Amino acid sequence: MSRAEEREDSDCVCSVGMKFTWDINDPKLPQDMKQFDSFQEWTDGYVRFIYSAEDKNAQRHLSGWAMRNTNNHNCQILKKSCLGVVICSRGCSLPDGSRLQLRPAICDKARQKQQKKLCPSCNATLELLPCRGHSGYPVTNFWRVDGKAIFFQAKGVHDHPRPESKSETEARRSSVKRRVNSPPFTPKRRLIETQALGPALLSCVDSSDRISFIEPSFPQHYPAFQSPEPYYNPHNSLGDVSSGIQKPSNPRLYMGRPGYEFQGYLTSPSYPMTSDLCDPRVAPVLGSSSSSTPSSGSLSTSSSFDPQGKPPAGWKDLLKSSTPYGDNHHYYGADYPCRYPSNAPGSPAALQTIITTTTKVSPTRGSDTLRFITVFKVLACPPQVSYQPCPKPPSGLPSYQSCAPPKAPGLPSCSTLLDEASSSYSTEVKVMEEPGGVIKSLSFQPEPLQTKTERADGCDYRYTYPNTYRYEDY
DNA sequence: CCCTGCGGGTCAT
DNA sequence: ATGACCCGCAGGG
Repeated sequence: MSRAEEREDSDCVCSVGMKFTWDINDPKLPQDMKQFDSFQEWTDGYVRFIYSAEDKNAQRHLSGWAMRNTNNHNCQILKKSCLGVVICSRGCSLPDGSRLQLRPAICDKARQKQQKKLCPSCNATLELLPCRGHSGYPVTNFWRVDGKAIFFQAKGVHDHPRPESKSETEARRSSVKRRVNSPPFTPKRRLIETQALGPALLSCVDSSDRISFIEPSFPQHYPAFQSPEPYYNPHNSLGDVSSGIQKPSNPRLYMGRPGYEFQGYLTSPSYPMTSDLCDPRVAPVLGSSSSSTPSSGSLSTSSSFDPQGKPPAGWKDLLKSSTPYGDNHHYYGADYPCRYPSNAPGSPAALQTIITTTTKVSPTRGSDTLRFITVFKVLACPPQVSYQPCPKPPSGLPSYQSCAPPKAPGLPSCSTLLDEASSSYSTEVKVMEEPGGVIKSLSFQPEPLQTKTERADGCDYRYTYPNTYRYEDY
């Protein structure tokens, strides 16, 4: 135990919040914090963080997920529950192969209004995919201010794709406003944009234009991402990602299945990373947030699920039972799209599994080009030393205390890397349109690009194929 | 118009 | 008692 803690300390792999044993309901929370977690936008799983009271994002109780306020009749603790994600009821693919994943409006009225709108791609109705990641109930987040710290605790594992982040939604909204207020460049564009009030809107805009209006709105939300976090290192699953890329024999191949669930899987790469620590999306921050060469050393870490190398008892069994990969994950369940019924915190789904999926997408019209989409998914985070994936709490302690996997702070936002993702993706698209170039380019991408793939996945493909609609127009 | 937080209230377990 | 959820209100952007 002490050794593990030491290691954690030295490596900073564990979030500050997870280093302490506390519960949001505790009368007394850890005091005299010397270190705070950096803000996490996409928390998932049973995690705890301690933010500085100065942290603007924490002050705003921000989350990438669409969280609405829930009255818990406790003015000390702010409770919020997840609204899920708004998708196309038909599950249609956008021209880029992605799917609509709108951020549900927080306001009830606005949300009802939102659901009356039509899919910008196929004109089908929109559908709210509710979150049921916490024993069938929405994932809940708790916020509590105490002293100089803001304590955050989350319960549940999101069982649905990520919606747009708040900043993305805001950016889109403001861009719509802006465009409505100013004359568009072409009538065609205006037509598309006024129809597409969804995120697909951005797909209609050429990349340079898009970037120009999106970029400014992001930095304010992600101050933490600038900081080089030792947390990112080396216990995350980046190694898995890279190894998955470099060893094409490893990836599991899912051939094109145009069904809903398949599409959902494909485009919900934003899938609940149970732990940001294990989130391959950290890679872009490490390796490609600048044009400099990524530190491959930190990226090519072991693919072991357990950073400490010593899984707790039962861990192996859980791992075993969690294979094959698809069996225990909602997105792979053929029965129901994006859901897996037994996603209890203690279920094998709570274990981290990296899945690399290369998918063949239908050939582009007018050519025999094959399109492949490679998806890396972290299904869940491995427990660490003290973490037991058991729902049963130790005596006297709330269950989430014992079931919370460690998280690392400093989660990068996909939004912050939007430009990057876009550029890498637009390149990719190009390749995909060229016969013969696809497989090679996608299968042997260097690590940073691959991790970008994951990242962009998390972001939504729609943002990364700026010219999709135009392509269609042709 | 929408987000957010608050708080009264109901209902089910 | 607890938790989920509904509703209206108010402040703010």
